[in-house]
Amino acid sequence: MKSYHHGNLKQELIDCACRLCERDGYTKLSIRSLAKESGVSQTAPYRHFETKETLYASVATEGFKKLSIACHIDADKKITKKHLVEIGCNYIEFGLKNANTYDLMFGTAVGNFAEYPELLESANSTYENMRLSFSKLASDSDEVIAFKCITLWSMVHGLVGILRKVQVVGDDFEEGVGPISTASVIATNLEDHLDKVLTGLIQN
Amino acid sequence: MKSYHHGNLKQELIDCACRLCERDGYTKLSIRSLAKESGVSQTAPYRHFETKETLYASVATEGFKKLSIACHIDADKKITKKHLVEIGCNYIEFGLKNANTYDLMFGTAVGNFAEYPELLESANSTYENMRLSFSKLASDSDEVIAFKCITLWSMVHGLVGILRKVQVVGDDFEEGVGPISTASVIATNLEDHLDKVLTGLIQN
DNA sequence: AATTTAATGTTAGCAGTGTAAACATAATAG
DNA sequence: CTATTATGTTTACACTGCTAACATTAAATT
Repeated sequence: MKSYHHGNLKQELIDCACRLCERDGYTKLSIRSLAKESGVSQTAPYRHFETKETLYASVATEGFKKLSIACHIDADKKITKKHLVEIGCNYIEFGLKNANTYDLMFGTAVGNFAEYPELLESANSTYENMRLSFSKLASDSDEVIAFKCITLWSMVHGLVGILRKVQVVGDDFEEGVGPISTASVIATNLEDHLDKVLTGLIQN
Repeated sequence: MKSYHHGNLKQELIDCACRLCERDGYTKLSIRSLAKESGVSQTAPYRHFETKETLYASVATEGFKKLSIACHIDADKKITKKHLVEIGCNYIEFGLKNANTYDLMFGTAVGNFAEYPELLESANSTYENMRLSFSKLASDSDEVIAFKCITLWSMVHGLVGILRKVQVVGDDFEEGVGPISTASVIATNLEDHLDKVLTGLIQN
């Protein structure tokens, strides 16, 4: 005999949404199916999420938390370029392995992060973590550190996008010339690649 | 007095879809509203587009054609790094100015390009154009050229994504340290930025 | 030129969606 | 103990992608 009140519906909906979003992509997720999955009426979720975008925001928030963890490296002392390469690799790995969630985090499904304080905070703290790692690398000014941070971020973000996209573009090119074979070379030598690309940005 | 047959419906639907997708984002586009806009019955578009994804593919195809044009530089002789910076800048400018269309081109709305020959071709020729520009830069092997090409592409693609996203992330950081102020510095000095980042990749 | 066929349009309808309104129940605060 | 608030349900609306059955016209075949 189950009670009228669920007890833990909000968290269960978020967990379930995270799972389904990652499995099928967020576009396939419906509030109704989500409700059914939790054995609750079609409109019950609206007691916890004003709109579908609010639910998306929760899933994206979880995503940024996981990304933060994936990109975290513990190094109290000075860190080296190698550490940054590691961060970059972890970032890319996360983006490729959690592609659907990544879409929700960086796409336009959630329009304005400022409307969702938790999302804003988790996204900002992901950035802040990366920035701190950079600040330990060299004695740059804050501005330079932030600059390098955004640059690394855009590099790995771009690689996630292109590596994914290229798998979907047919490769009717000569051997070694097309995007797919090239991308797969990069993908299988991510560390080397990031190291090379970061060189223009960093010294040691 | 209008005739039973429209005469030019397919092209009109594509044009209209391109306009609406760019204006409101592709998620806001419905086949029904599109039909109404063209003064035709709700299901008429299905005579020209099997599914909504097929329509998306057409819009994306137009997008790649425009991107190709935007990134085209005419230089028969050897081109320099400056030219590549120019290509990159044009690419980024296109991505930022046609953000919604760009989403359609690089997002997951169209799953498998191979199902849409025209889309595949327009996407591949965008790549091929860029690759040709690189091949004029230096006497690298085809593999190295393709590698540099994918690398530039991922850089500019990443910048488009991050520059856009950052505008949406609130900036509760100290002056000059947060992502927004940093990104805006990069955005307003795109040429310098690309030049610097490309240096690790290219000599002259 | 007449007739068949294919292309392109319409109408009606299904199953699914986000979400609002009105109501029911249970947990909590006074 | 009672009033309020949080959380659930039912019903309903307007919208969506898409299918099936039918209508009209253009193009191909004889």
